[in-house]
Amino acid sequence: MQTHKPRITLKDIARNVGVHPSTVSRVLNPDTRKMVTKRIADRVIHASEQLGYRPNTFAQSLRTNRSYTVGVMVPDLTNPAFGPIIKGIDNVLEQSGYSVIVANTDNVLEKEKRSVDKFHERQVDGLIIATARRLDDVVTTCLEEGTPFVLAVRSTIEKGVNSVVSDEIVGGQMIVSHLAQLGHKKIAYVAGPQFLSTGFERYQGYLQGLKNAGLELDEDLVAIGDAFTEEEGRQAAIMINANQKPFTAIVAANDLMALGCYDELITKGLKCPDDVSVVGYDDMPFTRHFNPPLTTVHTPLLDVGMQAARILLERIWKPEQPARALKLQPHLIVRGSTGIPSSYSETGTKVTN
Amino acid sequence: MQTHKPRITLKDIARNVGVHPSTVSRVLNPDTRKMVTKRIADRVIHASEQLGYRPNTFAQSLRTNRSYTVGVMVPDLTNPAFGPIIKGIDNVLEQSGYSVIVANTDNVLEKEKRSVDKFHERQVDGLIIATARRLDDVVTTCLEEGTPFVLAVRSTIEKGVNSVVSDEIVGGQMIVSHLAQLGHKKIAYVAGPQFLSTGFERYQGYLQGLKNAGLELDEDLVAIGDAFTEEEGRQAAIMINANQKPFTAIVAANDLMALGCYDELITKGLKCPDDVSVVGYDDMPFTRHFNPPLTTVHTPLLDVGMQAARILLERIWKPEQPARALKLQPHLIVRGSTGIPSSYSETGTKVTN
DNA sequence: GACAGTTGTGCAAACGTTTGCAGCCCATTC
DNA sequence: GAATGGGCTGCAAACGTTTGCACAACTGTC
Repeated sequence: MQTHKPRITLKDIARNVGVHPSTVSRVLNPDTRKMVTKRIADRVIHASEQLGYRPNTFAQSLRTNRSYTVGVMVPDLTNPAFGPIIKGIDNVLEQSGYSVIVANTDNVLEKEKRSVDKFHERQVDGLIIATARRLDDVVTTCLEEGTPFVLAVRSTIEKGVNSVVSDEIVGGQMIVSHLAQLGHKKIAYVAGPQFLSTGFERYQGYLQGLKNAGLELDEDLVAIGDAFTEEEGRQAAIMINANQKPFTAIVAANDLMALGCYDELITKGLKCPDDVSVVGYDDMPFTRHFNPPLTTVHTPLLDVGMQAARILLERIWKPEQPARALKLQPHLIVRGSTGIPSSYSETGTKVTN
Repeated sequence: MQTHKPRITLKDIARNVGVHPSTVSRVLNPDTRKMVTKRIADRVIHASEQLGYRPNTFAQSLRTNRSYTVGVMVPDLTNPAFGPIIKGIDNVLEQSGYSVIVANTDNVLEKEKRSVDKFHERQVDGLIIATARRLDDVVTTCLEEGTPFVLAVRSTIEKGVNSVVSDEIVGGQMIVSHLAQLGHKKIAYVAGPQFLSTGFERYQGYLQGLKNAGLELDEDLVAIGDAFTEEEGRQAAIMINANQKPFTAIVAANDLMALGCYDELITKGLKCPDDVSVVGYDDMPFTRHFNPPLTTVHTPLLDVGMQAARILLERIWKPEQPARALKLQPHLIVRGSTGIPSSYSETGTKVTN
């Protein structure tokens, strides 16, 4: 019963049709099909279909050194931001016959190294890295080894690497500008890890935004979290609260951290946005269903994935090309978590959103 | 510059140490290492490390017919439910040296077939399928071909296949029981696709739950959606509303559909849970942040992934074993979206529906 | 009708492993 | 001291492709 049907090989088809295996190979490979007579080609194709031929990719790859395989490294599959990215990647790669191997690194360096080793071992044709730190060993080794790769979402400080990111600085500015326009002057910031480009640049955007609005930075209103998580967001919010300085808005480095801020506001008995406005970043799925619906910056995650995949394919096909650093434009999505600052609303102007 | 460093092979090590490649192979393979003298083995290992040897997996796979690769098919990576599953899978598989190849099928049969073909071509050692319909061609062919595989989350009607699912029927019952206990008598149901085990069994659970509670089914309070999406949930809720029958609670087949119900309630000016209680299913990430926080059934998604991977490994190692159908126990998580029915809370019985 | 040129096919090597088999050497035993 | 045996290592084939090269056959030209 358990008899796996014996694999059909080129030889089998060749025998069946009465030609040499190499001829069969030529027929089955689109690039070389024209080399062989139509009549024979047809018979080969017919036979291959009838026998249910499936090329042995190992043999192919062994011979050609191309695996038609791409490695994707993400920090945390639980974070709903990465689903769309992988989906985007898969969409474009599978159309070109590539398969994607994913690795979840849990944000731990050790695992990243292991994964990238594994990828090399499997001779992936390229890598998409969504785990990069601003200074990243893994990335520099990839650069040295000459593996085609592109960074997604997170970039590094070194130049000359392919990357697809959202313009975080602009995003950060947009948020502050939005809040300033509403009349906020004391704007707190819950920063993400500064060793990640996203964490760092969003914070830079915030700083720049303050400057643009003619507001000055109060360091007591800034706290830095060690990870882009709800819990770290909550801790940061707690720290800011502990400084006892008044503020009317709080900008979080991503949506998860914003949720952490929500939690802290609730435990302090503060209403959002009536007492404090909150802004997130990423526009994860379902942010509009949060309580209140979260004002955030939309990062085109699916696009990031798709573009990263496209650039990777370009590099795989012609590796000599200079690196491309693509910056996608984010846009602000105003929802219910931001409003006119409480200092106004308490003067009688009752604002609800 | 662009010179990819030449790949180190067994031959290189052999030459370096002064032994035959086969000896090197034996040393580097844990199972056969004991065959060779310690002294030589040490020298081989040393040389291999120094030269930075990486086995060529294609050659290995070609020779041994094992790819140490597993294919995972999911319907929609955008759905945050699947992140944790894949993470669970990856976690256990990578520990055993397996890599996971993912394919996103967008719920379209055509793509599923293509993916599974691709997987076969790549000679994955096994498959984890999270896209199964109750009647599923793809699954039956896999069964015939003898590929080790296990279904995750969704099962089929046929027996004798490995699967890891949550006990949907029990889950469905728990929901109704919870609502009945609160005093609800008119409980609407927004069903998921009936060709999916999840959609079907949750509905069966609902029916059973009604029976248990001594309530009778009103078909006008049931609508079936074509997909587990927010939009389909909303449409179903609209249809139920259109029937003009009063109800005090609405059970959705998953969290996304529940969100669709939220939307419809809002447009009708109904408050949840004051006017209508809503229950979801799955306990996706962040459901507790919804407005109101969603009462739902927790499905242990990470566990599902991990167990599926474990069972798959078992089957890969000893394929003769009888199939295992693992049912994980769900549990109800009561949050803010369910409460005492409006007919009670408002003694004036101000029900609009 | 011989020659050059073109077109189509076969041959065989190579990709880097793994593994059954053969054989060598050394130690143990009588 | 010879025979037996066991422990190590080398040999070579095989896994299924791809591809440069050789060669056969055919086309067209003078």
